[in-house]
Amino acid sequence: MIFKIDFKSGKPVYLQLVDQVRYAAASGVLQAGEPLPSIRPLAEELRVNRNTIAKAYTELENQGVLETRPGKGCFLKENNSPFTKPIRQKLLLAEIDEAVVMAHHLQVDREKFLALVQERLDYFEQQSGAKKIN
Amino acid sequence: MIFKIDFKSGKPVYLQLVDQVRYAAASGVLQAGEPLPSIRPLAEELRVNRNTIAKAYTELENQGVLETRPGKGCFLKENNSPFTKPIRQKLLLAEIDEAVVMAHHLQVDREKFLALVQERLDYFEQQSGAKKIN
DNA sequence: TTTAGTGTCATAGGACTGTATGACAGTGGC
DNA sequence: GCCACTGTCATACAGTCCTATGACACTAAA
Repeated sequence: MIFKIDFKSGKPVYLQLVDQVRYAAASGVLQAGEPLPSIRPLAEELRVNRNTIAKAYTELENQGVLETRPGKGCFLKENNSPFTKPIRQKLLLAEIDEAVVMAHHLQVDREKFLALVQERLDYFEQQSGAKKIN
Repeated sequence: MIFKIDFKSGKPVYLQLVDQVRYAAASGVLQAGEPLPSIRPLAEELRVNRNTIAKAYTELENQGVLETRPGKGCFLKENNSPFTKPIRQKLLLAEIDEAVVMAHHLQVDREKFLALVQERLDYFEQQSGAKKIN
């Protein structure tokens, strides 16, 4: 299974799962339309309550990452955000600012920082089969 | 006062303060060695319990952003992180990945994303008096 | 219709978080 | 020493969060 829970991390289980699904979707490990593991078997495999998985999936649905078809299961959606363009832009800028502020505190200079960003972009593109992020 | 609390945001007051101090330090609004507002007056001004401010300052001290001299006050430290270099690198990469994953979900392409990053770097450098992030 | 699979909802309990209060300890000027 | 200022700690309490349980509803195949 592609998902791994770290019970010692202190981070809530359902959030770990949310991040991993988003990450897998962004890197192309999971493709649009693909079904996600169904709740009960995944819960059993990860040794976690089924409602914990359900909560993660609900959160992902709210974020527009997946859609659930009643009685059938959960499926990765085509990329589109439920938010309006200005809100999306604001969210992304906040995320970027966090990274920039952290770079400052960690004493990483501009060139090194940009290099790291490009490296990660490359990594994700490579993972998703030489496809550009779009 | 440079700090503003949004009580409707849902974000804990002490975390709002932590972010604002980090942001102010990164952008040069606050300079190393400068004293931060002392706890009680700031608490009064922001209409917040004094221990809420104290908690924010404690957190900032743990992050290596400020240091407190008993009986005197809290002062912005020279930039240095309490973490080792590999840990710092890992933290920063996680932060960058979050932004990259979000860009993917928000359907922002590579060039646009890099442009946004540069824009924010420029912004912070400009704020801190044309000084490079280091 | 029955059965086995899917996700959903209401509810509950234990742990944790955020904030508040009061008492305490260090510093420096009077 | 006293006083006014600094930050700190122990404690308390309400609210929230995370996880867990049981009952429910939808879908598809036998």
